[in-house]
Amino acid sequence: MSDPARLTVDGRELRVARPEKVLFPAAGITKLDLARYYLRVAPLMLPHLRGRPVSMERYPDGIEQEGFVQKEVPAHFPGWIDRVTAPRKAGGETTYAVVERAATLVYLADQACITPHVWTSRTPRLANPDRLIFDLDPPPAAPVARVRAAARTVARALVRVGLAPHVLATGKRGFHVVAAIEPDSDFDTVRALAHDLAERLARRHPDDFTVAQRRASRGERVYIDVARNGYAQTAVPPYAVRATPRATVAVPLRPSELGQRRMRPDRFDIGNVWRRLARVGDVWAQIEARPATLDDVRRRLARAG
DNA sequence: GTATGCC
DNA sequence: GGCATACCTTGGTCT
DNA sequence: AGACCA
Ligand SMILES: [Mn+2]
Ligand SMILES: [Mn+2]
Repeated sequence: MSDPARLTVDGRELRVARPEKVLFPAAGITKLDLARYYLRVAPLMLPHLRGRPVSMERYPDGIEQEGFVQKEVPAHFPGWIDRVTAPRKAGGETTYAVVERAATLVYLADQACITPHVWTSRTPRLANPDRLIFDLDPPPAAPVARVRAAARTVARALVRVGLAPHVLATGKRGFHVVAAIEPDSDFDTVRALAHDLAERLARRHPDDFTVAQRRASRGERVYIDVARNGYAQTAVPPYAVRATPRATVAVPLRPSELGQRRMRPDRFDIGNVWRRLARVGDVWAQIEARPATLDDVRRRLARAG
C-alpha cells in the first residue's frame, strides 16, 4: 500500500493513513478524497457541528463491508480533539467527540468516519435542544414526488405555528425539516411537542403521514420520526457524506426547491456539490436568526388548531 | 481503525 | 518493509 | 426480547 498522506489543517500537520484505500468502490472514492472533501467543506459545515456531541458512523473497510456506530472517544484520539461527557439514560456515562475545527473533521475521515451524526443540543446547554427535527422517512418504494410533497406539507405546517422551516436533503431517501428553537426546554418536552405536531399532520393527511414506529403499520405513508428529538438521539448535519455508492451529501435546500421535479434527497454528492455551494453558499446560514419559543408555538397551535 | 509480533 | 493476527466499535424508544 | 432508527 501507499505511504500516509499529509494535510496541513489549522496549522497542524495531519496524516491520513492508507490514503488510497477505496471506501466507495462503485465510485472509486478513496479515504484521501473523503478527508479532502471535509477539509474543503469545513467552513460551511462547522457552524452546524460546534458544541454538539458526535456519534461516528465508521466504515474502516469501505461501505460494502459492515460499518458501525461509535460514540465513546477511543483512547488513541489526540488530545486536541474536544470532548464532552454526558450521562447515559440507563446509567453510566459516555464521552463524545465534539467537532470544533476543520482538523477534527479531517481526523475523523482518517478514522473512516464517513458520517458524523450530531445531537440536537449543544454545550453548554446539553440538556436543552436548540433544534426541532421532523425526520421524514418514506416507505421503500415511494415515488420521489410524494416525498417532496410530504416535506413541503411539513414545512408549511411549521410556518403556520411560527417555526422557520429549514429543509435538508439527507443524501439518502428522505428529507429533514428542521427549526431552531430557544434552548429552554428539556428533551422530553421538545419531543412531546414534535409528536403533537406530527400527530396532527397524520390526522389531517391520513394517507400521507404516520407516526407509527413499526414498519408493518406504516403502509405507503411517510413516517415522521419524531424520536430524533429525544435524549442522546442524533441527526445527520448539513454537508455530511453518506455511506452510499455515490458518496452522496446532505445538503440544505430552500423550501421552494421542494417544488422542483429534479430535486431529490440524494441529488448531491461529493463531486457535484461544489457547483451548488459556489452558487448558493450555506442555505442554512441564518438558521439561528430567529429561534422560536415552544410557548409561542403552543399558543399558535391552540389558536389555529 | 490501531497495535503488536514475526520473518 | 511486508504480513498475519488480535482487538476495538451504541443507545433511546416503542411494542 | 426484538424492531427500528441515526
Ligand atoms: Mn431519516
Ligand atoms: Mn443507519
